[in-house]
Amino acid sequence: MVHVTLPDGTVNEYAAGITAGEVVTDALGRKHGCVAAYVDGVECDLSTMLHKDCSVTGISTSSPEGMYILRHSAAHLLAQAVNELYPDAKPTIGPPIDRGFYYDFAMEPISESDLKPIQKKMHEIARRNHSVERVELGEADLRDHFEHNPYKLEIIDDKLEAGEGSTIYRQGDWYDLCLGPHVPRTATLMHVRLTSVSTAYWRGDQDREQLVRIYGLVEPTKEALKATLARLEEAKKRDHRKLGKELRLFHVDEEVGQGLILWTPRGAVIRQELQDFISHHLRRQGYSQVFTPNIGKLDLYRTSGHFPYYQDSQYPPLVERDLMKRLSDEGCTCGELSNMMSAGDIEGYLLKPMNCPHHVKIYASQARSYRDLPLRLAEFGTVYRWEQSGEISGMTRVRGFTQDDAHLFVTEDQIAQEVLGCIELVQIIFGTLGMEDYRVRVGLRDPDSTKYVGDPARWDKAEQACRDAAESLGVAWTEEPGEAAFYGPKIDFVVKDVIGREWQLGTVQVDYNLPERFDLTYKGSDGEMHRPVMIHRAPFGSMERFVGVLIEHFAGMFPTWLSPTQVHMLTISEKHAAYAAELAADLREAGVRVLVDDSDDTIGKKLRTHRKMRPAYLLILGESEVEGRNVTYLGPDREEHKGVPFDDFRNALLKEISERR
RNA sequence: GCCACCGUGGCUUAGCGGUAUAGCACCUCAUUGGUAAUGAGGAGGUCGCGAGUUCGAUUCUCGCCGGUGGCUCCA
Repeated sequence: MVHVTLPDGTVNEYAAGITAGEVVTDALGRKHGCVAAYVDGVECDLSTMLHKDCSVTGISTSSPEGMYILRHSAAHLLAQAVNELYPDAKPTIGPPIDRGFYYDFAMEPISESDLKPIQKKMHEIARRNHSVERVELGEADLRDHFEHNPYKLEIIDDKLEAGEGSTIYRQGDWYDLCLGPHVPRTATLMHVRLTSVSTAYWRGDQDREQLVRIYGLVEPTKEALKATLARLEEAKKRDHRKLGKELRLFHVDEEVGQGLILWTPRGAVIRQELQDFISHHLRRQGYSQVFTPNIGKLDLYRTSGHFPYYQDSQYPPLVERDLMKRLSDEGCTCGELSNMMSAGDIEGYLLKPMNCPHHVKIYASQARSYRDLPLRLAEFGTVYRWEQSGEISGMTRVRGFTQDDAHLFVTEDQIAQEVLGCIELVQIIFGTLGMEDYRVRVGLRDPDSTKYVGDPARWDKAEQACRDAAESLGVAWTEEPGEAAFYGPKIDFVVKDVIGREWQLGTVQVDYNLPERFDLTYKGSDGEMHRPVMIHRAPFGSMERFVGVLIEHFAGMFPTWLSPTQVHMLTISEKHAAYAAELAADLREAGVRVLVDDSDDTIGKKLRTHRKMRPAYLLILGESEVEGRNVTYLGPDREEHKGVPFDDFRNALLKEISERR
């Protein structure tokens, strides 16, 4: 007999050897929806037999853990299907992920159109309803099972070295190396959908084999799968690349260059509003505005360390025409030229990859005393980075972008307070825009690495300042050792886009390195020369990326103050055009962005057209409005308000805008 | 950068070895219309670029450019 403690605290007595599944069924009934169970807190198969007293809790697909198990099992189903259709394909790894599952195979490349038959095969295997059995094997036996699969053998080597269990899971005549747990039968996996095929490197190593990766979704029920697919469709509509085109917010032109954003008038409004908004807070916090050029001499970036260390991710340098010609006449090869540039034998200019060296030079342009500090230099500085071509995407990953950058030159003692001030800015931005779904990452140094510059004691202090600042936010944050820049710790703000990809937006970084490299000093109250510390910070991060994420956050429906055209006036007929023009002039005088449509389309047509542009307010002006000197409008919620006195509308609108709502 | 797929007027898109659909947008005319498409007419494309195969290429092949999904990278 065994005594089993259930989640509600009751203790039941069963015959020894009863399975966890049977206990769960006994406790919750036959339709318990559980895919596995915790036995004494450890995830186990439902088929696990219980031989001693323990606690048992079912794991259902309503929990993240349950979904992970379902997805993991679906990955196995996928691998079995692929193996039945492509006997030579070698399964490698196939884990569950937040959005479903994938499995990597060593096989001939396949295309999207090959997914259908694979999916069909998966359904077929699911319907066969194989039981999924856990089998423990000895080492030799284990190797025999995977003798034709070098990838699995490599995993086995690692596992045995790490002392991990050597189990396989078998369904029908197919089996896979796996720790489990898994769903008990393949019929549980009926509701799968393969979504895409892609590639990945074996073990994420660019120098190793390229594998075929197949992605899929799985849900416990048909309805859930339908809902998930619908949600994905919905998300696609928010994609900033799609909306950016529809709403005419930005344009990327093949002929201008990959990853170079052209801000069209409507998008430029949003960016300008955001910049004005943050500028207001910069003045309040005592920042000084500066302007610096888009290029700088190579030597500057040799001193800063950006060149040649980050040469691969920069646009190639600009070299003087005469010099190029002379070198060319001398038969200098590209390789030689590159080497000479790296060695410092050739002078040239670089499109700036960062704003800091320029700001450093402003600091160094005059003697500084402790009374000058903190010195806060701010600039919307455009920087250029040669991102890998396959990485470029919409506005979120680009080759030229404008940082709402600033560099704070501070004394050691001022770090904590200034970091706090930077954090406050980020908080104001996220608060104003209602962005709540972000995570905070505090990047600390890896204690085992030697790549970091600066005194460990100062690092400790700066890391503590970052932790304290993050703590002051009142939101969840994580420490990530090894994620610090080589020159100092940092705080990053990360948000997700509609397809679940994470993007770093705001950042605050403490830097001991650049002041050292440029030999920056200030005279202290003690009359001695001291080294300032720099803080790099960009609350938006990059204007391009931020606006890209913002488009998706608002699904194109911006709050009134950001709306590219805040008020669209639609006339019923041309008889009302003069009234519309009069109101438009009045609102424009007050700084409101107004668009008047007095074309001869019908009002139904105009509404249809203008709704699509998602302005904050749609005004309908006809006979009754002209007579009553009022307006009828659809507000941001698209509720209709009839016959509102114009002044009331105007005042409420201006208030809303000034309050940045 | 790597792999797969994709590239037809401003946008969405049909099609195919014989120089090409349709809708929206645009222009003109009529219509003066009250809440998600008024009607009629018109203009607009060297089918991403270059080469090859062919009597003939938008269609087939190769290269390049660009996009999408991933991987790798991200000071």
